[in-house]
Amino acid sequence: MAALELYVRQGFEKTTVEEIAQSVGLTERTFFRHFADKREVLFDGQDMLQQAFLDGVRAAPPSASPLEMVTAALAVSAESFTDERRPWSRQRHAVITANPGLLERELLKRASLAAVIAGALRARGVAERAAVLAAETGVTVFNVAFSEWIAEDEQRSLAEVERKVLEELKALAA
Amino acid sequence: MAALELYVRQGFEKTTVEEIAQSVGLTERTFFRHFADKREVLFDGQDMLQQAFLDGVRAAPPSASPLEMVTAALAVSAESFTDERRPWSRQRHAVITANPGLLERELLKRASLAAVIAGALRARGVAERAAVLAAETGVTVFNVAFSEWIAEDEQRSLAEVERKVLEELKALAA
DNA sequence: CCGATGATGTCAGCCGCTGTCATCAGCCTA
DNA sequence: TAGGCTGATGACAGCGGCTGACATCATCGG
Repeated sequence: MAALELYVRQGFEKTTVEEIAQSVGLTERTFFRHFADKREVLFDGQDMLQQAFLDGVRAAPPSASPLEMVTAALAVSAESFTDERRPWSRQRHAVITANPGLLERELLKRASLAAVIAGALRARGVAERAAVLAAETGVTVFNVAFSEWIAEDEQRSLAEVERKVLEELKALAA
Repeated sequence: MAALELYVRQGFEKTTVEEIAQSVGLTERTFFRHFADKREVLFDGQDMLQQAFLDGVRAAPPSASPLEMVTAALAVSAESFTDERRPWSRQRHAVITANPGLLERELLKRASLAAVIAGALRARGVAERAAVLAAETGVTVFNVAFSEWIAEDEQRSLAEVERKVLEELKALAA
């Protein structure tokens, strides 16, 4: 999206919606017909990510424990984070962490992701509280792994990092 | 705060900052000198909560594991959530969950709480990733426990609920 | 009694966001 | 092919959150 370039170049707050719209030959009003607000431009792929998690949960074997279902979901979702995508993810992440408003939006997306996962777990027979805890834990693992994955010197795939993080979390809880 | 009453009565979005200000005999401009924005009014006690968590971490015995330190922090912070405060917490929570913008702010507060806790853990010698995971897990436990605690028919104290939730989370990770 | 300091009021203005109505392109159908 | 339907865009007005700049006023130590 062209908006990201502007956010990178001159910062999120100093970029006007009119600027973004004009940079793609449209009107401010039209921008707001495509995106709910100025922040939402950066969160377009959210549905795809959510769907990947859902697919992962549904594809887990019937015998899987809640955490194993979440682990499967993590693995599936990690596939879309290819190596070529890493620089873009890094840039986007930098913009988001530089602005509290964008950070808020990201946290909301993650929370709704967790809620959706919890729903999928419940649909597979997991009890309410266990579903919420497992989903929330899964998102935490994803967050931590993602932060490491976009580091400049990181070589491992997201899936690999996720496995390490999950392992450490289990050790912590033991 | 008088703002909460207005938010409850007529909803957050339909309440104007000027209304809030006038309801306490002040000007809109003065409101913005006391609070960064319209949402911030509902998050005044945040520093106190954060401090309680910090005290808890620091008071944990030197031999404690990261998760034990966090457990200690949960216990200390739970003290301030007395039974008389429960109805107010419930009302506030209802307003927040009814509005995405307020929910975003709450999530940001929780994230910054987790970051602060992670910092305290690091200060006590916990490794970076373990500190983040333990802190994040602690906040998750707090969230889940808090949600249960404000339920209408709930009798247990927040500390009791927290213990149950933590126990279940450990079982999940096993 | 005076001057410094801090809290509040006033005013102007930017920008995010919305409702409303007009316009226009593509496309289906008689 | 004419006519009408639909969906996307533009144009405009307006609200409300938020900020900067300056004025006013109370309080309080000297």
